Amino acid sequence: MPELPEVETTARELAPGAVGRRIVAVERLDHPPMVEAPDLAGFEAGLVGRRIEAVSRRAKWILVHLEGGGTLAVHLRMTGVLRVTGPDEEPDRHTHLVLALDDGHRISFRDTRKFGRVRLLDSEGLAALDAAHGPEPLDDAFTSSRLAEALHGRKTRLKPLLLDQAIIAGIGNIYADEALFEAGLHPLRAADSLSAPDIDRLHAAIRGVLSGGVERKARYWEGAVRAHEDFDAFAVYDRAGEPCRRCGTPIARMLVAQRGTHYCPTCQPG
DNA sequence: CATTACCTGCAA
DNA sequence: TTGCAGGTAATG
Repeated sequence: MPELPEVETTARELAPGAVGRRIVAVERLDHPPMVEAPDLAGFEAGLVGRRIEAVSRRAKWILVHLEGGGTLAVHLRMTGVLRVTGPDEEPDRHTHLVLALDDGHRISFRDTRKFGRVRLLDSEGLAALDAAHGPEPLDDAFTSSRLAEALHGRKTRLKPLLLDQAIIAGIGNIYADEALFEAGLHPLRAADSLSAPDIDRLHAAIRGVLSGGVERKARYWEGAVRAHEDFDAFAVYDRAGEPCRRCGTPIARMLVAQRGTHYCPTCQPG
């Protein structure tokens, strides 16, 4: 489920209960592919006894930084949930990793579809993860000219380009549709066909929809269940057939790169 | 570039 | 029962 705003929110909500705590045991450790470790004993040994120094986010990865340099990296993919759980909350059958903390709470990773991934990275691995991703769209370094560089000479269509984590980090299917709507750009427009004003609008739209998502604390979901309070904030996503907020034209849906894509045929001309 | 695969659960 | 789901990697 999660895109940048949800992953950011997950990291922020994890931090208060995790930072400063020491991992005292690994209580559940499901096998690969969810936990990507060549050596599960080594994975466990890298966690137990370590104090958690910080929690951060890079792209759609949650990074739990451990004393001594290791980093537990968690990707939620579609249905993953990572949170601090209480002593009385027993893990269910979809919970794949449980870390006991020194205050009796736990860090629990739950994922019904088992697409999520957990890795323990050394500093080299962390650098490689960082290098594999494009700029953080909410950082000051992500400027309109930086976006222009990313688009330059690319024949690919806008929607798949926005979903490519190596180009820009953190955008997923919902926020790609929302950003293209805000920018008034058709999802199939060739990336290298945008004018300078088009690029400026797309840049502002990407930052606007993502920062709006973070502020809204996209936490109206729990587990794999969608909650409609959060979805009401979206202008086009999952609104096929509903009138466009701006012009009233019915929102259209099409498949682009096998992903459901929602747009306004009037506000986002081809 | 497109298709398939990975999994489970939910709504039509 | 079918199709779809906020992600990504592995295939032709």
